[in-house]
Amino acid sequence: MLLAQPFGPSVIIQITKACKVEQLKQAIGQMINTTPAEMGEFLRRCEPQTHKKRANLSSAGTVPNEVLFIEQGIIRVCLTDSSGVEHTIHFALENQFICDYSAFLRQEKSLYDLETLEETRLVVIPRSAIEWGYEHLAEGDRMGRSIAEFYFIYQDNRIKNQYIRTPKERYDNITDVFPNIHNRAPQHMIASYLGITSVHLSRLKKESYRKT
Amino acid sequence: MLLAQPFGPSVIIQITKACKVEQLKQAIGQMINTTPAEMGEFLRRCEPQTHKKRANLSSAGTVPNEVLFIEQGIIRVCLTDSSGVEHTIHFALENQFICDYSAFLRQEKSLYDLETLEETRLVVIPRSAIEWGYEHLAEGDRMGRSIAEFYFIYQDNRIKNQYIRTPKERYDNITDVFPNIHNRAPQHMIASYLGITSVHLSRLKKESYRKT
DNA sequence: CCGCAGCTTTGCCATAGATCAAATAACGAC
DNA sequence: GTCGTTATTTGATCTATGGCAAAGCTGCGG
Repeated sequence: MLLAQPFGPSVIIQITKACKVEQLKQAIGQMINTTPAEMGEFLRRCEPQTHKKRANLSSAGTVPNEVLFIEQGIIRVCLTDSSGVEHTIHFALENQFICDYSAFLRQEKSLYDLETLEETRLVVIPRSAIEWGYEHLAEGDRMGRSIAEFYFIYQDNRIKNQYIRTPKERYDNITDVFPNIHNRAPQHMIASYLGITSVHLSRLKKESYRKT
Repeated sequence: MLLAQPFGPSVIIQITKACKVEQLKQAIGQMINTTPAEMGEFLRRCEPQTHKKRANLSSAGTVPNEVLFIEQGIIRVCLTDSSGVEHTIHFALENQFICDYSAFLRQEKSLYDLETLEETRLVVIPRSAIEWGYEHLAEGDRMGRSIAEFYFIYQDNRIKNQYIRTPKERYDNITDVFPNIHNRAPQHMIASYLGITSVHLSRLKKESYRKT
């Protein structure tokens, strides 16, 4: 139906490209108002990619120069401590943006590794596209603000939970934040996210069904 | 020296007002470019206040409709759990913005209490001023983005530390984030911020100087 | 300067969670 | 399907931290 409109050839090309990143387009459309030209120009600077399961997308020690938008799949963010233990810090799901945003903003080396847990279709948004957006999209900064605010709220919630909930309570409510995570991530990663060992989580679960 | 410029009477009034909130003005000036008119209009919508030590600035259960900017003093943010225990979630220092920003954005009831630990001079920035800023400051959204990004980085850092550092290590480095906090907040609040009891912190400190 | 209220320290014991090790169980590559 | 790898469960300790209680400290209001 998009093609029903009287566009010239160059616009057609843009649309073809945009269709590949339909979900990102919608996500942006929900945050801000753009003209079709703006949207096309922005999306043209992004690149859709598909990665297989357990693929490494970004490694600690490198400066992140792109933000990823997940169309289908799941990515885990993980941090390795000085003893070599990996801590799963975050899971990123469909229609979410992900990267070490802190390092991205500061243009410093990331401490995080990003890795797919399933075959994942995503859109790479390079720093240049983001900078272009801030300069040329009428509401570019507003979009950046929305995204930063969204993740601020998420983090605030995490921090709150850390103070007032036990690991067990956090486990029981994890699907509020990561729906269906139990079928998409192995237990030891979930345990790690919760800040406990997989051994301990196993015991917590056991206690739980013993009581019921 | 500001007054040396050839301003008319109405501008003088704005400047007089602005002088009361000189620090906020500078903070904004460091984030974005504004015309003097914009800046004056914005600051005119803000109100400087002074509160004495241990004053309650905002209570859990109310919808926050203002952001505070601290010119001089210190505020602690605290969260009361279902057993009535108070957890100190955050300290806000000079030249920082503070409020339950998550609740502010969502326009929901806050879970946090805000209270001064010293006599505190601050500027109240009402929601209406912020909305005005997003509509009328050329770089309003950019400022909002900067602020959200700044606190995102702060939170990211906290979360990281929670995974890879022990409470003791976090204690030893707390002045990185809150310089001079040892002279400004009682130990039990610091312990609470770190997620341990004041009793335990006392023992950690003891161990520490026993080893040296 | 006194006295009380709120901190901080200390001691003793309880508990949550970690670590190590071994036994199963589930999963993926061929 | 089989085999090797990787997860999960279970058991036996060990450690960090919490809870309670009492004993010093400290600082502020009269």
